[in-house]
Amino acid sequence: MDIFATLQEEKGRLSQSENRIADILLNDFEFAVNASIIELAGKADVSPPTVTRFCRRLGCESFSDFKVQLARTAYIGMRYLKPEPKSQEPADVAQDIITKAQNALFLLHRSLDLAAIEETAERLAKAEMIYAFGSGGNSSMIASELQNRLFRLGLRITSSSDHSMQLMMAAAAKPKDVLIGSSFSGRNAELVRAFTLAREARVPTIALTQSGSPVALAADITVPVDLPEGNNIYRPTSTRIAYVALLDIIASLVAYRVQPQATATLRRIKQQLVVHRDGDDRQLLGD
Amino acid sequence: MDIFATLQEEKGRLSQSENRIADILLNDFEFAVNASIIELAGKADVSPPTVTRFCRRLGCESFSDFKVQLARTAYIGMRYLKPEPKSQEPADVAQDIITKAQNALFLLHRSLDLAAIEETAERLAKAEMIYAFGSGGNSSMIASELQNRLFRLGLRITSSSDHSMQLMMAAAAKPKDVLIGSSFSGRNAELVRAFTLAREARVPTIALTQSGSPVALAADITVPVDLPEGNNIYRPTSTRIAYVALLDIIASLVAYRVQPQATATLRRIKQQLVVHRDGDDRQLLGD
DNA sequence: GGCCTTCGTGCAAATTATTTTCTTTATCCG
DNA sequence: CGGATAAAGAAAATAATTTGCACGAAGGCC
Repeated sequence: MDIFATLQEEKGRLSQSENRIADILLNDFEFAVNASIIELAGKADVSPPTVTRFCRRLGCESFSDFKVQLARTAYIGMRYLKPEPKSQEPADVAQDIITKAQNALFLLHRSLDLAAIEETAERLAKAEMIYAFGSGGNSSMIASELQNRLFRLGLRITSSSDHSMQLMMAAAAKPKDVLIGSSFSGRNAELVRAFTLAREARVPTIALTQSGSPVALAADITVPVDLPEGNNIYRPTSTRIAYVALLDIIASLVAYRVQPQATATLRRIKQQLVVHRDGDDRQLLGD
Repeated sequence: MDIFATLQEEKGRLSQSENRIADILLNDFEFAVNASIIELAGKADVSPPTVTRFCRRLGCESFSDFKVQLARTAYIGMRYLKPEPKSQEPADVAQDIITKAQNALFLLHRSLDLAAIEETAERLAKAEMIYAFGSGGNSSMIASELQNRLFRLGLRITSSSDHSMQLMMAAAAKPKDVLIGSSFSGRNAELVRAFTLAREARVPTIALTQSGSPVALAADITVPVDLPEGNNIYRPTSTRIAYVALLDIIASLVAYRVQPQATATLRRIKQQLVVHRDGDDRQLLGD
């Protein structure tokens, strides 16, 4: 649990003075993290003891404990609250994107539904055939990534970003197969159709999408991904990064479940690559 | 600049006592981050003033400044030094992957070649046609992501993961076009061939790859991505995440360069999506 | 080889920061 | 209009950190 989450939770119950302290944390975090208790108290116009009490209320042992916690989480988890002024300089753009990406990962981690993920891994590992669907650029990337990840483990999987194909595949799928689809927005109506079709044929369906969305409602299992989106239209969404990480988590769990098979398959794939290229086997599996 | 980088740099010049302090930081960082100067000094068997001096040497104002820096970077940047014990529990796997991904971003950020990135953005923005190449699963994802990113900005771009097609396209490209290729390993011989071909025809080539690798050497411009790879073969590489972030950075910079055109194109794309779906325009561009 | 310088170190004092205790003030409820 | 309760500050106590100084060891110079 991080302080900002706690802060959010406690916010209503704070007193006036404590609220002033909280405001400083949120608005001028750089200051807060470097200030001594006296400086912080001064700026919030309260006495130092009040600050100590505030820290305790937030679950910290002491002021210095609080500062450590603050520095620790805030670096990553904070900035989305205060979108920094943007410049078009490469250094700033890079900083901004890296931070947002780390942030997305942070938020993803915080909101992961581990039970759903475990169930997903379980189903995928046992499926006789997997159909991975996604459209529109981002989700189609996720679908083919899923294929890229899972075929290496010796699983039978195909992916498609083509709505018509998806429908046909959903119709062809059997109850021991699994249909897994991704939709960032949760409003991909064609995917909903494919899920519905699959459901009627008792083919299990899994959605990676926003919870509560049409796509989520149409699936048997939903792995929710609920992240706030930045609103600079020039900036590609860092949500993609969170999805990729989620895929990694799922794929890892699947890998552990099919371990013997996976080791053998991976060895064969690697073998192929080494023979095919220049014999240096330090390279990655699949460039 | 973060403390661990500084620590690495200074390591040789540290005295005996200071080295003992450094060891504690590296080995028992959890302790170090929570300890007072007295506790830390006690554990390192030195006097508190020595710790203060140590902090100053590392470029910090004071011990508390040092602790903040430590907490700040360490949360993200530290763990790769101490590979944590692995379990197959979902929570641990998730934690591990998220941390590694954040780490990869951290390391990417630290090692970014901004000049090369800027040059790349410049070239891409001005290209009459862009060819994005990559193969082998990971890099092919990068190539199509590049297309996914850049076509939205109104640029002319195609991507291919097919070696033969790449060669033909490289042969067909003109000097005002740009060929951009990705290779995680840097050892994709076919990509090298395509680059060489393009170079002979004076088509500018850009590589996203390991610096010093064959692919890097074959390209006009290299945007280096040099990240250590984890060695658990079941764990998908977090390097992909770094590549995706790099793509975002490049795409953002390109976007700023072609701004008027990009705004118009994006508006049209969004329009399409909204009309085509259910009229809710809060959704992302391209699911 | 002896002397001098420099550097690293710890001790103790001084300073500063933080917490505790106690008291005052404000607010809410009967 | 009391009395109870919570909030907040003042001052004192405690703890942490830094500074100034002195000692000792290592290395260079005459």
